Amino acid sequence: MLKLAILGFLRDRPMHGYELRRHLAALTGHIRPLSDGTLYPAIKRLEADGLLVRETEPGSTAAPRHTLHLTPEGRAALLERLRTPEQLDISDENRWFTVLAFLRHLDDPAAQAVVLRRRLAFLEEPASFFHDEAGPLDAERITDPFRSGILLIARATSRAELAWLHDMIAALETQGGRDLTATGA
Amino acid sequence: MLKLAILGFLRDRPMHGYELRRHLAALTGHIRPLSDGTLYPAIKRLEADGLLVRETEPGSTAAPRHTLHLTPEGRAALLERLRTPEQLDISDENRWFTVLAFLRHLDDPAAQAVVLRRRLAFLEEPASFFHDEAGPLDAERITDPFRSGILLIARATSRAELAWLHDMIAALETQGGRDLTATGA
DNA sequence: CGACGATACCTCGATATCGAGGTATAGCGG
DNA sequence: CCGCTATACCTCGATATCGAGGTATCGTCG
Repeated sequence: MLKLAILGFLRDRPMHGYELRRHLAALTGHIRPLSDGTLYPAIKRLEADGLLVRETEPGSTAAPRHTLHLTPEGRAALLERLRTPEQLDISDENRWFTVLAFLRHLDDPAAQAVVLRRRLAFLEEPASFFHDEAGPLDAERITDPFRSGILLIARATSRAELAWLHDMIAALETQGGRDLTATGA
Repeated sequence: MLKLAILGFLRDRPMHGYELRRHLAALTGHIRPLSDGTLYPAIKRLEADGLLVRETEPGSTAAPRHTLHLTPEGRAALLERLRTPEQLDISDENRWFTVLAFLRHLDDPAAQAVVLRRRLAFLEEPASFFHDEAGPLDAERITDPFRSGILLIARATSRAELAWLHDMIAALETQGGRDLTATGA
């Protein structure tokens, strides 16, 4: 997920690690803060895999300041990841939001619609949040107010997302990606 | 989070690993599947910390079948974790739901309200999902339809959860925890 | 009675992340 | 010019998780 976010941000424009760090913090930092010890090794992994290169600019500001650029392989890896996300990217909301945040880079409305349809399919399958010996518990049989709260919140999210997904998929498939800003508002 | 969930389920009643696995799968498995290689080492860690003991029942069914029981230390650890969750348990929705799923074990409405208030405070602080060079971007300035979708969904969740939290906290603080099942429905 | 699936448990290597520490420089206020 | 903060990068040990593999038993269907 970190890998996806790094590739996604660098697709917009080259930047150095510290700037990347600020962008990542703005994306998911309030939910899950990111430490240096996670970011810099991740950058090194991507560099070792040939997905990005660093260009040292000595005279700019303080420290050596390596500006990070995506390679063609890096751009290809981003597109591939966006086109065929793993199941965890679909089911886990944090990861899914990261996919969504960069899905515009997948410059093909049909391919974007395919990804949204996968999320749609996941949300539409009956999710069993709790169960006892008799099997899954639906909301009505749950007496614990905290657990019924979970279901209440999960359903509200689900409703909002399903509505948005339906609109968005329709726009992508019929209009070919034009006039999209109006659908979500 | 796994630790919390294991302690929470064993608080209800003793069970063996495989049963625990099914309960965990029902709780968060559709979002994030749990592998054996995660569960059994986690059980061993809890056993090593003295939070649970296993009692081998040889004659029951197939394999040795260790029934897991919480120790008094385990019950204390669960209560402590529920009473003072770490910040990640508050901010990350997956973790927060796990806290909620077992918060009833914290058998004190005032303490439960304190935990809910922490989540309330987190949701009420202005979350900046994206930003550019000029600073955080509010929803109106975002042109990417996928990103505005993220904000749309996040706001719907937030609204539903805020409403529920306000009701629930009020019920816990004024009624002392009685008549709670009516508030969330 | 033999194959098969479900139950039940376990190990181990690879990987990702965390958190705490460190090293610099630039710029600014006092 | 001293201290402070922000910028910018890095290492390293500890830990948690994943995934793929293994072992054994029980019940049942044919």
